[in-house]
Amino acid sequence: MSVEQIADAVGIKAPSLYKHYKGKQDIFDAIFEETAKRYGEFTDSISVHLGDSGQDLAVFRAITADALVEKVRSLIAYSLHDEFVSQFRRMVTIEQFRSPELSALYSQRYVAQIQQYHEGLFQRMIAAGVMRRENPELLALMYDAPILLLLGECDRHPEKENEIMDTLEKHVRLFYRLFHEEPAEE
Amino acid sequence: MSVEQIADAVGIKAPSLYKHYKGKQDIFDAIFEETAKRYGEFTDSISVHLGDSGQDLAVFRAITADALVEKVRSLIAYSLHDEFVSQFRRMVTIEQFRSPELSALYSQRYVAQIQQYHEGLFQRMIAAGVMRRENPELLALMYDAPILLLLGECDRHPEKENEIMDTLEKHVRLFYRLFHEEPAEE
DNA sequence: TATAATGGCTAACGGAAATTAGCCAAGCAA
DNA sequence: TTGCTTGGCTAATTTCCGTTAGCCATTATA
Repeated sequence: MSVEQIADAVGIKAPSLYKHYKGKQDIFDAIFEETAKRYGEFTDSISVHLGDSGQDLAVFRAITADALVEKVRSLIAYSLHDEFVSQFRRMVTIEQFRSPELSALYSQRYVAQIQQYHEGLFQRMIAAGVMRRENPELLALMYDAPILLLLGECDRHPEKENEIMDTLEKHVRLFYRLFHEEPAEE
Repeated sequence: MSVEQIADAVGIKAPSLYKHYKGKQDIFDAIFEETAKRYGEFTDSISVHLGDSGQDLAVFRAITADALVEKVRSLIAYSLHDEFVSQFRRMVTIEQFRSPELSALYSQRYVAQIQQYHEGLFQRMIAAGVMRRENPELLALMYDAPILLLLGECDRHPEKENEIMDTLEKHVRLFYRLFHEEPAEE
């Protein structure tokens, strides 16, 4: 994307942009920061807060397949349809091999973060007696990797979104059926 | 990458390249074809041929966790260490949003192909009575997505390869343990 | 041996894109 | 009112890069 295209999109001429930004890199940096902020706010908003220790296990006992499906659907819908977030993800995907910083950003934001969250979640569900005792890290990997892969498919083929979302839902339900256990009676 | 950089890498000057190729696009196409060929040869070489119908189920009864681990290890090792294949994958990753053709190429080669293979494999293992009767498409997704995700991690962080390979092995073994069943006696 | 093809080189061209120079109108402050 | 800052504009500059032109040595071929 050229500086002129950016300028057109804002409705001014390219050289005028230089009254607001030092150069193309500076524009990039500004978008980068803004988007990082927005994304962080969103992920915070949909995360169940995982308490420090195991006091509140009732919350985890109440998790249903429908709840998981709902959460995944909203995450994907937001990731796909928010203009900023969606384009930013593509950009990072494209630029991920450019520098160690961008590699780290990609891994951190699109892999590690979501995975750590689910690792914690499953760990607590295991502690609460509603999930099979398997390595939570591997469970999170098995749960998240398909989600991320299907998200990528939606990025490449938006017209298949419905079909992909169906597969996604089936995946979540299969996962739930495989690993969820009814809580033992107290 | 500029034409001059390509020329440098070969040890000649940029204009000399035009004695061998019509232009930059032509160089791209040549790399493309060559790599497609190599990759195809390799994947053929490690694939168990899945016969048309179910005559040969003994092969599928004999599949062990070790065999799966071995197959995955060799696939990943090849994908990472073959100069051509590795760089080509990065290129397609970067260019995947440029055109419908490249989107389709990425999805086809790095998602659908490997997944169809495992879908067929698991289907036959189910038919052979050595795998739980679950939707083979979802099984393939659960099996492959983590592999592909971890491959991406290796691309971004080659220094973590060993650690990632360990996780990968654990994943394969967990999958095997979860879904593999001993064959019923005849 | 004559000559044609091959594949290297330098120099130069042409276009695209980022950036700078410098002008000017509008709004605000002294 | 006067003058300064802001933010737009056009025109020009610079840089990079793909590509072409045209020269020359080597090698294979008739």
